[in-house]
Amino acid sequence: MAIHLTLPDGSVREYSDGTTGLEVAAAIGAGLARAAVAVTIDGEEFDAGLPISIDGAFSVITDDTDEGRVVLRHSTAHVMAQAVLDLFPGATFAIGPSIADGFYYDFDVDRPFTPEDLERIEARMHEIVDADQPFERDELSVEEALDLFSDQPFKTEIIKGVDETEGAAPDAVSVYRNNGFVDLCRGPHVPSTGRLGAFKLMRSSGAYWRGDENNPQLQRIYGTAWENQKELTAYLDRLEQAEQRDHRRLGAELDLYSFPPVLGSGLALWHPKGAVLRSVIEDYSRRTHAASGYSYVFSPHVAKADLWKTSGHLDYFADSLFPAMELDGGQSYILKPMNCPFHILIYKSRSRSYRELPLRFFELGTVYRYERSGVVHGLLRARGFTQDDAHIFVSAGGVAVELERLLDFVLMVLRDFGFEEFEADLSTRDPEHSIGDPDLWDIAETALASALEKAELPYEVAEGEAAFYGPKIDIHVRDAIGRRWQISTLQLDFAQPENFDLSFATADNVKERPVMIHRALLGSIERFVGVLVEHYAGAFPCWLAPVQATVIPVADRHHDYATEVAAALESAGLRVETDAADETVGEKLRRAITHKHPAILVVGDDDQRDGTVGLRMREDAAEHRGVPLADAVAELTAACAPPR
RNA sequence: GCCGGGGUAGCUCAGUCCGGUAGAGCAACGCAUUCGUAAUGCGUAGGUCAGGGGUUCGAAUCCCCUCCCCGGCUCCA
Repeated sequence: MAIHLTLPDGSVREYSDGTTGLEVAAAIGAGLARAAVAVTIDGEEFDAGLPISIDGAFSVITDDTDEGRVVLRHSTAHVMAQAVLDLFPGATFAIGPSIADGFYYDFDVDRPFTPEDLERIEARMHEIVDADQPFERDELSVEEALDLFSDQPFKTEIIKGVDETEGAAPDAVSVYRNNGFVDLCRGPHVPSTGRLGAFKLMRSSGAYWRGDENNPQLQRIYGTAWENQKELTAYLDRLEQAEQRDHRRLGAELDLYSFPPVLGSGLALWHPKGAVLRSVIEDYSRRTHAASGYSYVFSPHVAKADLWKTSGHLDYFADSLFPAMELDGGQSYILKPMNCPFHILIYKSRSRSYRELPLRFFELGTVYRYERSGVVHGLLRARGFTQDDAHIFVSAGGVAVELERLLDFVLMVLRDFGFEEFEADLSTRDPEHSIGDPDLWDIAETALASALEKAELPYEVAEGEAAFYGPKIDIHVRDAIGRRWQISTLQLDFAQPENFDLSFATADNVKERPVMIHRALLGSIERFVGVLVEHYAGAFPCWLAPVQATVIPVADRHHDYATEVAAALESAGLRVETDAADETVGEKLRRAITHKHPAILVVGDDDQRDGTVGLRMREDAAEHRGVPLADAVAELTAACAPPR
């Protein structure tokens, strides 16, 4: 008997029945066999060591592909579980998947892991790898599996779950054994533990069983694993690079903002340079909104509890509210977690006509949310933050057009700030945590989906992730090192107009209920600045840079001329510093460079005599000597012009 | 909120395990230096060791509580 395998290049090869994937790979090439971690037949993944007895499209999964790394990481997670069960008698283990860049495994142990434990576990893992134990697959009936894992409650629960949820499924479960260790697993795995090795345990933490905080907390160990030492080192370097971009570190280094502990958790202070950056962003925001048909409004930071009762926040957002302030006369006031009720009250201040719609109220509104103590994180997750928030009141028939318009606007804004890759999430209704008519929800979700399709934005549906009052689109950007950040949010709301009994007069003079769209493009200004700092690693495009140019006099006798140069730049609208410190030129230059100023102008004797400057741009370390001052002003003004 | 790890000078960190009255580099300040593209030299000052309580003859160090930070979990802009 022979089997016929179609290789990715289209050629068909014949092998004897029972040939393993690894043998096929070896027959194609020794290098391929060395890199093979698993194979696919007709798109389905199998162990490389599995004897093949069917015809089909065959390909080898190599260790340097995404799929290959998943196999590698998953196998490494097994080895880690084996090491933990060796070293911690009585420990039970839950799940251990491959994740981006690595893997984790959850354990129930007597006490949490210490950093020293991780070292011991890692050492034991290396012993297992050195022993080169083969991974052996075995198929068991559910009863056999339950028996085998009778002392492992989490595995037992998983086996039972498999039986329940996968109706079509197997009356059998697969397990993998290496040495005495056996784990429930779908596979595939690498042929043997010797195939692993470039890994590192990163950290441990608590994690709830099945991600539910009502369940017991397990101890999770995170690790990273790669196909070779070089890739592992490169990954660790990337982590270090990311750390250099940390907005909290750069915020201190560039003197942008701070989080003094006496202020309180989740609250930021904006220093002068950070305030410049923020103002530039806010000015841009006001400008573009005005040009896009929005009206600017203001609202206070607190309001009576009754207002939040009507809006539903008191019922559905209670966990995120700061405690109410009880005022004289028994009135209770609440610090605003959102701006919407205020904009609604402005809408309601008089009767509205269809002629006014869509009505767009825009505010840089500062809101306060009592975030749980473990989640605050610099500017990215704060307890007080300012949204570029707007509420659009539109007729039901106008929603589709308005959404399309809005998506264009969002993408324009994000592109202006230097982002180029976008992905959207469409969050749908959570029946447990929502208000309003489910039929309206369906209509709203459809409207959002079709707007996304028209805008050709790639999106995924996030079931049950919507806000309590309506479905939403969240837009994510990719930053300079490929990380994904959620920035914009765009939410449809049929419920609030109902709650507040909003209406407008139609052309036929009948009352109709408007639809509301909540939207924030930059999201939170705080968060957006944090993301920008990390995206640009502090080296902002000139229009955003708090300091756009530094003037450096070579010696004291050039101070007057330096002041003249700075004045010329300032009168052209540029943000300039003059570094007149009693330091060497090298030191002053270094200071400007480490502070990532876009332009440096050095002025000495020649410049003073000729009315020139030595101009050095951040992107081009070479200096241009003897540039006439007027030319330098023109060049910098052009380089620092805002996008619109 | 939960699980770990932390908090020592403005910043980065040593000292904590094995209690005996606090140390470095950078920054700051002063003096000298006046210099052309990534750190000039010398000197000075600076800390209720996060806060509170306890143990002890004696606490940065051991114990408890609170606050704040970091990494996860959960949650989220």
